[in-house]
Amino acid sequence: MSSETYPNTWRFLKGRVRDSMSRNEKSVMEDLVQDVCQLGHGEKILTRGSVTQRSTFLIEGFVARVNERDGKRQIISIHVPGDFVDLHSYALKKIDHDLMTFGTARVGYVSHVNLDVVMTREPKLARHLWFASHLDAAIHREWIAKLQSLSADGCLAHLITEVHARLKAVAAIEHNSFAFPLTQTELAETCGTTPVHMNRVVRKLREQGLADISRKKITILDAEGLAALAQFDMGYLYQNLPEPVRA
Amino acid sequence: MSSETYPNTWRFLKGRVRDSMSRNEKSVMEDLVQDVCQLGHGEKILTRGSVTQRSTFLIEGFVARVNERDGKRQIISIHVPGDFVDLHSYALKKIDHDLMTFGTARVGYVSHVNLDVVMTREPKLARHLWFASHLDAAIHREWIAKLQSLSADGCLAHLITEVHARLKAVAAIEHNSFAFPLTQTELAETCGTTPVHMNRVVRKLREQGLADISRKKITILDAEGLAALAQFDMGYLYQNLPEPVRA
DNA sequence: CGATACGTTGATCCATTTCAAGATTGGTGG
DNA sequence: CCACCAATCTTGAAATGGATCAACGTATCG
Repeated sequence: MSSETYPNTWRFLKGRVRDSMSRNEKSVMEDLVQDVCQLGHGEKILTRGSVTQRSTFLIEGFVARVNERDGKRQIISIHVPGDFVDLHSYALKKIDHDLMTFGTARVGYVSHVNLDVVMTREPKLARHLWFASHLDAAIHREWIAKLQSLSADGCLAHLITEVHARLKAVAAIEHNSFAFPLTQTELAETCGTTPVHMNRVVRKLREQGLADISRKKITILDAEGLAALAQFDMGYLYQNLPEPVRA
Repeated sequence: MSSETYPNTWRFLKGRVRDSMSRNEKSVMEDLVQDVCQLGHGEKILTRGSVTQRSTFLIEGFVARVNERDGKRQIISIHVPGDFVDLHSYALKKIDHDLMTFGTARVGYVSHVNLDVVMTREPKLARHLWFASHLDAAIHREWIAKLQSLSADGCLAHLITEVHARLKAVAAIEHNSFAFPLTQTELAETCGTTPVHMNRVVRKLREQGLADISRKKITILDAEGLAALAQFDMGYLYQNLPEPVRA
């Protein structure tokens, strides 16, 4: 699980799969990730409707799923290092949204042909990948619940708290401060509000001593207060499970 | 694919998997669904946090994923016949929300042990199941986009249009009218608004000649108008793909 | 040093919430 | 079959969060 042995996938292994994978499965996983490359800020990895023969694995940085229709842009979900960003393109082929980097990012690609091999020869690893896509859906569901029930400040608090928790789980963060290269306008596009209102919400969180967002960096000032505002209950991230092991 | 040969799973086969499954795979699928039973309205199938050794397959009726925390209830997603309602519990084990029936429903159960067997011996079928859970996530994403960008009437229009499209895809509907056993309060819980406001939105749709919701039955009066209000683009349902076939 | 993206602020308007009350419906027992 | 109850639906009025429009301040970078 060290970053030397598994330079590309160690965060995935750490964040999700823990210790239940064999050494062999871990190295199969590491070998799946190919064509590693460095991307700049705001680069589009895929666009809506495009057909692809490989899935994108995020090694470092942030990638978001973005909807762009008739001029308006929405950010549907945000990915942290160690995430498969579009694993669903394996089964779905077409992709239903754009994929773009926020800040510089390092990604690798997993060819669908190789995933076929995993499906037939490595059922346990396949199940771990399935776990990852189910976790993705669970994160979507939680976000639906928050968009339904919370106002903009609660949504922003949730976003901050969730990203922080996910970064921590993959050891991509140490303290209560982390780089997060979204502008206020993009935060608004994530929370389903307007840039103007998001500006006020950001200020409110700062004034209340909960969190400070400035220069594309988030500093958590009061984690408990934030979690309370977001009604955050991290069960849906499935991080403390002993791990989905089957006999 | 007939309802005689595959009495439990034919809607699943029709709606999602089409013709790319072998006769053998189809009957393996049919045999997976066991302990079929009829449930009454408002029955809870599972509750948040419970650990389960089997997943629920919806044969007839509606089941929703429901969040109930400190008195407030939210409806996260709605399932139609032919859906796996909690396939994610296979990989995740614990479930992050409640599952309850709306109206009477017939469900069957798929044991996780048997899914293990599918994973090892039927990789193609496993891939089809994975497809189903990815589709689920795509539906979540679309709902996120709608909650972010549309007001309550647009959300309701989307809900109606999506459910209609999904029911049509599994041949559970013929005309522009279908039973949908949610009260206005429950529609509000789905769209993230209040019962009072939902009442006004329902009336508005009726007055505009778009749709009529009464006595737990939805009649679509102007499908195009509804779709326009919802900015509906059914690509995310992946219904017209030739099918995810791999060489 | 000017261009351009980003952040900030004020004023007004509208969708939605909230509180409160009344009408309708469906189901149940007498 | 009617009376009654509980759930559901409906309506009004007042309060509010957020959208919108418009302007101005402030980084940042070639």
